[in-house]
Amino acid sequence: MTRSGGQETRVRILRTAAELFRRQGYGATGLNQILSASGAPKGSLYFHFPGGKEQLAAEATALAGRDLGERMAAAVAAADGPRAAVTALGDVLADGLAASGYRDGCPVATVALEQAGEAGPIQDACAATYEGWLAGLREQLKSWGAPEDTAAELADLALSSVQGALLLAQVRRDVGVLHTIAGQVGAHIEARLATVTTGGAA
Amino acid sequence: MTRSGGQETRVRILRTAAELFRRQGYGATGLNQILSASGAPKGSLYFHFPGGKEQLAAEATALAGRDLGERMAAAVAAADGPRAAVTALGDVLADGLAASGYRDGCPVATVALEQAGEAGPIQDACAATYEGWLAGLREQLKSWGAPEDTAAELADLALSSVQGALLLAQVRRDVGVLHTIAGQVGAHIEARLATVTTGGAA
DNA sequence: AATTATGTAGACCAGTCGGTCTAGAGTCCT
DNA sequence: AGGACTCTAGACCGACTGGTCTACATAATT
Repeated sequence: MTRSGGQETRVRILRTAAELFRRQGYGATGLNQILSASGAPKGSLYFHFPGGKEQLAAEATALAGRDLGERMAAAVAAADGPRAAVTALGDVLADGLAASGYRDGCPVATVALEQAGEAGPIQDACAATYEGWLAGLREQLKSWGAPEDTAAELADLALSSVQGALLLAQVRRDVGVLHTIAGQVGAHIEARLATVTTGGAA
Repeated sequence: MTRSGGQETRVRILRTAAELFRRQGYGATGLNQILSASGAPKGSLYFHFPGGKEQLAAEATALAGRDLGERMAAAVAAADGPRAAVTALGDVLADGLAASGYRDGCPVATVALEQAGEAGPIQDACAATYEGWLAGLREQLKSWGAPEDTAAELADLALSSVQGALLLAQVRRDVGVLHTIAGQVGAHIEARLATVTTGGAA
């Protein structure tokens, strides 16, 4: 490739930044660390991200969120029902966590918590990422017969519980929780879905 | 009081630090900010916490965790069953979150995620805090008839789901999730406990 | 060939970081 | 009274922070 050398650098910076932000958070990660880890000079960073650290974090978080979101969506889509779906969700997260030596948890949570107080592009990117994940889950649940508002409740439940279990697994350095929680929540969702699709409330 | 003026300063620093770490994380919170917010000079900080920022964060996180833990334990103990207990748990967190303008989420999670990669006193304090909360939950569940390992599973489920919902609520700036998740998980736990105490599996 | 856009490269800046150090105020013991 | 101990007070340090700026290489356009 002759042209587009620049975009490669841009993406390399983005991926490096995403990894570091995910592992250390926004405040604890310095621009110089990102630069030396990605091999890019400072000039390139500010050429590609004139908005500085904030823009970089917002884009990096969004990118990492999209990546993981796709992997989760694929795992869920391949499942034959809610129970298998939630279990698969837990597996994706557990595998990534264990494979990274318990360093790679949720690519959004660390930054999201730090930024929860402030308003700004980073917070927006975090909120949008979660919303995207939830939208995917809701669609799946609806395809399995869940009505609109039930799907929303159950998607929230699935994401919340798996997200919390991921946090606990990371702190404990043991992925066990992720599997047991996913199993329980999957069973609960399947049971509730069965009720709704056969007999059904309002 | 004539003496013990020193311990007051120590605690004031600790509480200020806990609040800032909780809202901004470890890396993003500077010693100078803690100092100016608490009104203490730097000399006092290093007299009371010779281990520096790390020791301060470990103690502050432990203290804040103990405080919230006590409030959660009281709410759970006042409940007449698992369902009411988990709902009360969600209420405690939702109230604190909303009352602080969505700034005060979990006093442990923000720091825990930043430090998940490293080993050290901070990580230890976070792990110990969660473990303490879980121990309390397990005892309650056992008092309602749950066998040892079921209690452990259900305590993990309750904490994980509520913790995840808290994160989601904070990002969304809406405590709704906390209530719906707590309701669903409480119902699930109550149902499973009823099964175990009457008929029972292995 | 000259010009313009795209990007790389890193020196440089003021400000802040966590941490150390010395000076001294206040209190207690002897 | 005098010394010891506890704790406050903040000046000071080197290292590092995010951010700006100029110089330059390369490649497409004219």
